Amino acid sequence: MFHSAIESRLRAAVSALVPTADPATIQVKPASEARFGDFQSNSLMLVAKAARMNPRQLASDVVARLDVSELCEPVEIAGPGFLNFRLTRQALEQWLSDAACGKPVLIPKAETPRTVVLDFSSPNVAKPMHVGHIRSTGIGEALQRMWRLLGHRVISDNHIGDWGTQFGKLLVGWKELLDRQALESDPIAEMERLYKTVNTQCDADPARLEMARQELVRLQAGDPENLAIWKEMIRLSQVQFDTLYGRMGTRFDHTLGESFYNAELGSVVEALLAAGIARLSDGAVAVFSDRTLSPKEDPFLVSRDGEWVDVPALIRKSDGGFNYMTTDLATVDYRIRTWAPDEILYVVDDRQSGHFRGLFHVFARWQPEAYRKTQLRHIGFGKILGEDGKPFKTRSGDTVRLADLLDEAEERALQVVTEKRPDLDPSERREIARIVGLGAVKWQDLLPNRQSDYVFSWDKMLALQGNTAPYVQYQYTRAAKVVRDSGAPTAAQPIALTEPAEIALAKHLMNLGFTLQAAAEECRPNYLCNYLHELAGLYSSFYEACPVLKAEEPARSTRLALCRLSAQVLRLGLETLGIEVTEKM
RNA sequence: GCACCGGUAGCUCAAUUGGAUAGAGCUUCUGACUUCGGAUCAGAAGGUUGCAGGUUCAAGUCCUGCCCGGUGUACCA
Repeated sequence: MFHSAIESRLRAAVSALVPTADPATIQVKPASEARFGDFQSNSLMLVAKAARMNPRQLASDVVARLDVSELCEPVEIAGPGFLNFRLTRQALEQWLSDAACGKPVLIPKAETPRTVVLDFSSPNVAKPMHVGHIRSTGIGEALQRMWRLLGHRVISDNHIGDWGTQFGKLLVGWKELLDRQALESDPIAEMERLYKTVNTQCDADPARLEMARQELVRLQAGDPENLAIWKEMIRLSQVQFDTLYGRMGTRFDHTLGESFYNAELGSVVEALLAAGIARLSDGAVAVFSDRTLSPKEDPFLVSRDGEWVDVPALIRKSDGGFNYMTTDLATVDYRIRTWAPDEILYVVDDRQSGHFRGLFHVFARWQPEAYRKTQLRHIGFGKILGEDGKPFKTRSGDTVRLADLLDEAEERALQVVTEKRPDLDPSERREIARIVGLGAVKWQDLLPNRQSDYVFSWDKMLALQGNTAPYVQYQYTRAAKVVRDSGAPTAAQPIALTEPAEIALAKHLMNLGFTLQAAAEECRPNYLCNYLHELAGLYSSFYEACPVLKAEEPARSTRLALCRLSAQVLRLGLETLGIEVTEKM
């Protein structure tokens, strides 16, 4: 990796001259524009500022000590103190040659691998998975794959909603209103119907609500009948989860739902009470502000009528039940004790950012030592909107089920494939449609900055040109086809880059590692999407401008190496995003 | 009321978190082609980054104040 090689030498040169400089601030990254070379660093301006030096002077002193001559042309100092690095042709050709014959120069393995617990997807038992789960599941899966690719240890845990007040209502419904036949044919729909029916009754009738509460209490007390029904509901739900995760290509190392922590909840509350962190309030147990933060930053204070009033986190309700703050605290505690992770990441809707701020804050007070060792991060994301700018719904106003959405994506893709490739047989077309349809959905979801809302559009995501999965997948098939047709083995071949399109493609291929690191570090799969779309475009331009199989040597070998590597990186990149490729489309 | 997240080309979105002349795609217009699979490529047009100040070598990004939109605001998760 050139950028890290240059970076470490730059660090050495700077610290020799300015011992006080923080090495972490000295960074090299791909140049923002080709005319500035291939890599740039703006760090000297920061160092100079901190040390009250003249940045241009510092730059020329550093450059005098910096030997990168076997990699780069002479280093250029630009503007107020930018360093511009331009790779030599030989260095680039050597890299391409190494990469093309399979040397590990594409992806930098982490020097100090970290253990990361990844909490994502988290659907509820007895409810259908819906569009909302695409984001958490897709982003979570992409993160899982990116971190693993970089050599980190990832523990993915699906924290399903299998415990809680909804089961009181579900139990009432199950015992009184269950339609066995309906349960047989579509268990999720039937359980949803039960819940909705009883929920409506409870709104109108307090006696009904009390009945639901009684059933919940019995369940929590271990009543055999209620436990058996509860387990059956989980089993039926797990079938749904497995089917959908199978289609989405998602895997979890663990599925430790809320119920897993049930036995710990009481002691969590006791511990917080004993430590003086929680106290009784209106019959509930609550954690109040400790006034160590300014009111504006304090998650447990809110301003009403000009006064800061307490909004505590509840960890035990006045009826003795626990809520999700309690469960989440027990979960953090368990994960840290069990896996000793460096980080725990929660891939959850941005609307819960307040909850996580509170959670992390309470945990910090409860276990300050563990909190210092483990970074807790909420990886939030925005909503999916319909073309009217409102939350994405079906025409009748219901939430869109994930299964229906995936079906429709495949169906729409099939129409396109049938139109484009009538020559293929139906089963082949269906398989291509599956790969393209699911890829399109995932790409659309991963492409925007995860924090912003995005508008769901069938037409745009399945469009054949533009920043879409089909476009990138198609460029893969073209590259892979050339490699197949060449019949050439993966042996070392002479490399001689001459054409601008070849050079631009080679340089972009080189930046995969940097992009992956940035995407993983900031939990932004969209960096990888944009990188791949750019790569697909550069490949296509190259393919247009430079004949491969018809070319004379050494251009033929060079271009073949570029095709091979482009195919490899496109495939690897897409698969890292959880998107499959196909050889024909 | 308060807090959080947004406001960038006609449209949908980026901008590697303070870097150099704000980039893509769509749309529109112009061009290439009996192709190593055209689901292609080349080019053009499109901007006072919501408004007004401030910080510094440098601001879409940070600070202050406004204006819009969304979300959240103790016994649901």
